[in-house]
Order: sequence, then structure tokens, then C-alpha cells
Amino acid sequence: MDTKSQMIEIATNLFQQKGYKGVGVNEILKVCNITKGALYHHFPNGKEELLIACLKNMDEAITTDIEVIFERCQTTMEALHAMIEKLVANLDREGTITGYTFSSIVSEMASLSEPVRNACSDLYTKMQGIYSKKLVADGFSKETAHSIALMMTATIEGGIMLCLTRKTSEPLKIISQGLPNLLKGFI
Amino acid sequence: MDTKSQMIEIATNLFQQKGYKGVGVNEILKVCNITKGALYHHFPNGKEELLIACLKNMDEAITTDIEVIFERCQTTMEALHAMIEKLVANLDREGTITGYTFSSIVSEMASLSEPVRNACSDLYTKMQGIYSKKLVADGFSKETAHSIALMMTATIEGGIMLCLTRKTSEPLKIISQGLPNLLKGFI
DNA sequence: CTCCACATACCAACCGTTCTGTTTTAAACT
DNA sequence: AGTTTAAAACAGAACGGTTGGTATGTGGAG
Repeated sequence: MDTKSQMIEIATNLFQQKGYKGVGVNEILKVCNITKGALYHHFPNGKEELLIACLKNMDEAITTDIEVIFERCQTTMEALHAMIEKLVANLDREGTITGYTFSSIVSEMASLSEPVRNACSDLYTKMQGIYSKKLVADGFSKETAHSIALMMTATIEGGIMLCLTRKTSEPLKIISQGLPNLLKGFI
Repeated sequence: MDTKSQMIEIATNLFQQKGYKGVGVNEILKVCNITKGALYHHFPNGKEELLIACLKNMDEAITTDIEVIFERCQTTMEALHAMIEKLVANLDREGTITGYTFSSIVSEMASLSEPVRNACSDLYTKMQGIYSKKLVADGFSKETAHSIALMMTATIEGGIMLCLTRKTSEPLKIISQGLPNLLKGFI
């Protein structure tokens, strides 16, 4: 793997876990086993440019990952259960959540950097779009599907926050059980 | 108002908006118009102790605020609408959200400081408790109420994240409209 | 000989914290 | 009431460490 890709891969993980300001460039360089020269060679605009590259990387990773799940599963609910199960497994195994979320980055940077905010917004919109499409296939109207997709996105993101706070995967499990009722209510 | 209370008041606002690492002690001192001596006199353990004091302050503020709303409103849904309306108004007016949320602190600090994580966990639990109680009064069983309350907490917190990312209050408005369907689904 | 991909050394700015010194407050004693 | 005294409530300089960023050096590939 080339140096640049490796940097993005590692930095993505660190940013997801500790947020933007929570990770210093020196820490990233140490884990990557490279030096300042390499970083500022590939990312002349420094840390923020690296973050945006990481967000683009997450975009691809998350989008394709979710799309695979949503293609394999028959209904939206099945797909959601599979998604959350993956999150729960990840959380139980590693103690942190590395996929499907970037809440720490949003809450830190949304008001500080427009490029970062836009990248995050795009990612949310993309995820929501995948949900929405499947919901339409499930028989919901376009507007209803849009509303449900938004609520699903919010609920999962909020659920992750609760899991991190409680140090348990319980909240996401309960959400996984409760989500079908959300769809039921919209019929 | 005494210096200590003023510090907590101002720091609470700053922490909510910019997160923990996003605010330097110097910035806090500047806004408060005090110096290092005052800070480390009232909070010998420095910044983190101040943060915990802020979380306790938020606990009281949020709890009493929500409790008032939930007492005034007949049903859980009415109360929720009122709550979200308040959030939306705040967001439309000031561009940031200062009440009912501390997502930035959670995502930054949950894995770094146990005292902070516990304080956040307590706050979520308390909010959830208020929802839950009202839901039982609405006729739901205890377990069902607990599940719904958790989902409501997650959805609102996630909705706030979406609003910050999109720079619009639209997500919360849609959630406010969609939430009744969540309750409907549980019946 | 040149250009790319780094390494190394260095920098100013800022971080949170600690220190010592000064003022203010208020109770205690004459 | 006036003085003494001790503690509380600050002010402000100084500290070591870390931050993100830059300027220059260097080895290898073409």
C-alpha cells in the first residue's frame, strides 16, 4: 500500500475515535511510522486537508458497505437489523465504534470549517438516500420514505452516542428492536 | 452573580458549542474577564473539573426545563413538540444549539475521562426517565415506555447533529412531525 | 541532471498548569 | 469602635510541553 493511502486509512480510524482536535498530527505520523515531510508533501494544506480526504474515504467505505447490505436484504428493516448488528459486534469487540459514524467530527467542526461541514452533510445525505430508495421499494411514498430515512439516520447516530456514553451496546440493541414500530406507525 | 457561577455559566455555553478541546482556558477567562488565579482557585483540578461542574449545571438546567414542559403538557407527544419547537427556535435565532444537548462533549470525552462519561450518562438517563414516566402515564407498559424513551432521546440527539451539519432546522422539524408515528407503532 | 518522495531540524504559537504576590473580606480581640 | 489577623479571592508572570506548520536537506528513480 502506498504511503498516502495508508495515512488516510490510519487517520480515518483515529479521527473517528478521538475526533479532530483529539488527534495530533504527531500521533498520526507516529502510528504511520512516517515524518512531517511525507504528510505535508501529500497534503500541502495540512491536517484539515487530511481530514477531508478521510471523510471522502469514509464516504466510499460506508456507502459501498451499506449498499451491499441493502442489496442482500429483502426489506429495509432486515437491512437495518444487519447494519446495527454489525455496529454492535464492532462495539462489543473493540470497545469503540469505527464504522457508520463520524459524530465527533461533526460536533467539533460543523461550526468551524465549511468544507468539513459540507463533506459530512454529503455523507449523511448519501446514507439517507440509500435508506429512502429501499423504503420506496418497500411501498412507501417518496415523501414518507424521506422522512423515515431521516429519522432512521438520526436514531442510529443518537444510538451510537448513547452506547458510547453508557459503555454498552444495549441502546443500539433496543433501537434495533424498536425501529420496526417506527415503520409500522407510518403505514 | 459570584465569579464561580459566572464562570460555569459561560463555560457551559462555550463547551456546548465548541466541545471540550475546542475551547481553551484562556478563551474562557477572556470572556469571563478574569485571570488564571481565579480559575485555579475555584477549580484546583483545572479544566476538567470545570467541565464536570458545567455538566452538573446543565443537568439542573435541562432537567428542570424539561420537567416544566412535561408538567404543562397533557401527553408525551405534546411535550415533545414543545421541546423540539424550543430547540428549533433557538437554532433559527442563534445559529447554534445551546440547550438539551452535549453531543460534542460526549463524542470527545466518553473514552477519555470516566468522571465526564458518568456525568453525561447520568444526564441522558435523567432525561430518559422523564420521558418514560410520562409515557407510563400515557398508558404504555413500563418496558415499552423505557424503549420508546430511549429511542426518543437518540432521535432528538441525532436530529440535532443533522441540523448542525445541514445548517438548517429542517431535520428537527421533520422529526417532530414523524415522532407520533413512533408511538403509534408501539401500540 | 532532474524530479519526486520523503527525512530532519526547527519554529512560533498556544496549551493547561503552577507559582508567587496582592487585594479584599470578614471574623476576633482589645 | 478600632485594630489585628487570618483566610479567601483573586492577579499576573513564568513554566514545560505540545501543537500545527515550514524550510532545508537527501536518497533514489528515470
